[in-house]
Amino acid sequence: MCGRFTIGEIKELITRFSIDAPIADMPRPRYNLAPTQDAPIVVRSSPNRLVMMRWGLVPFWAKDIKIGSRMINARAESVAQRPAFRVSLKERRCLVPTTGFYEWKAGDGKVPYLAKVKDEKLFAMAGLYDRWKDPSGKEVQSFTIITTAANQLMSTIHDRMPVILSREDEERWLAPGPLDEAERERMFRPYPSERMEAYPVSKRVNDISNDSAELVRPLERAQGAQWF
DNA sequence: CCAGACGTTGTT
DNA sequence: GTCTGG
DNA sequence: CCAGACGTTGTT
DNA sequence: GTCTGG
Repeated sequence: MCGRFTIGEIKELITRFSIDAPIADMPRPRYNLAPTQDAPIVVRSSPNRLVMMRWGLVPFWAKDIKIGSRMINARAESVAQRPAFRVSLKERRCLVPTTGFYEWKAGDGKVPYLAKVKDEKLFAMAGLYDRWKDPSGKEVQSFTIITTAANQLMSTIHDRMPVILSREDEERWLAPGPLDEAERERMFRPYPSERMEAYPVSKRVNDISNDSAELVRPLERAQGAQWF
């Protein structure tokens, strides 16, 4: 699955994802971004726009924003059927730009591993978003990350991982209008194992500051952590 | 018909 | 809003 | 996802 | 054990 991630390389975000509209407030890097926090999200808006959204999709019909904390991921296998995601899958797809995501390896405690795409500082996870109005009428935009089966590398850590889109699929994913099932199945396949890397970064994820890149590097081999 | 859920993961 | 369960 | 709380009343 | 907040 995907329960936390990092977003650095903020300057490169704009060119990497062809952001067109001027950015009033450039996002700051986050190295330990958790559910309910705001993340920079790429949506299609002739061509692309960067919007800060809350992690955890709050469906437009929700009565309480709290429902979002249970909607941080959507299974690729069932997303088309789920009432909370169906409409967004057809009409409100987005990219979740990231420099790496965490997965926890069960065993001797739970060790957070940081997974990345080799040779790509920034990559995109497949996301859905929605707009919701709180009781005072204030609009909240929120998103979820689609998950799929783990590839060979990631399955040594956990059995699920986020859907990572190839560069070619990024524009297709953002294009308006529904995608047919064959197209979705192709895009939802686990990203190739050989193009990824993963390493443990800390004993406890909350020891990693959201604001500092300092701790987002591998633990030493001597600590007995597994390397790839 | 109304009422209540609407989600994923891991663990047992 | 829409589906499911009762 | 993890970390941390998990409760009510009355008084200041 | 389970919920809430981040």
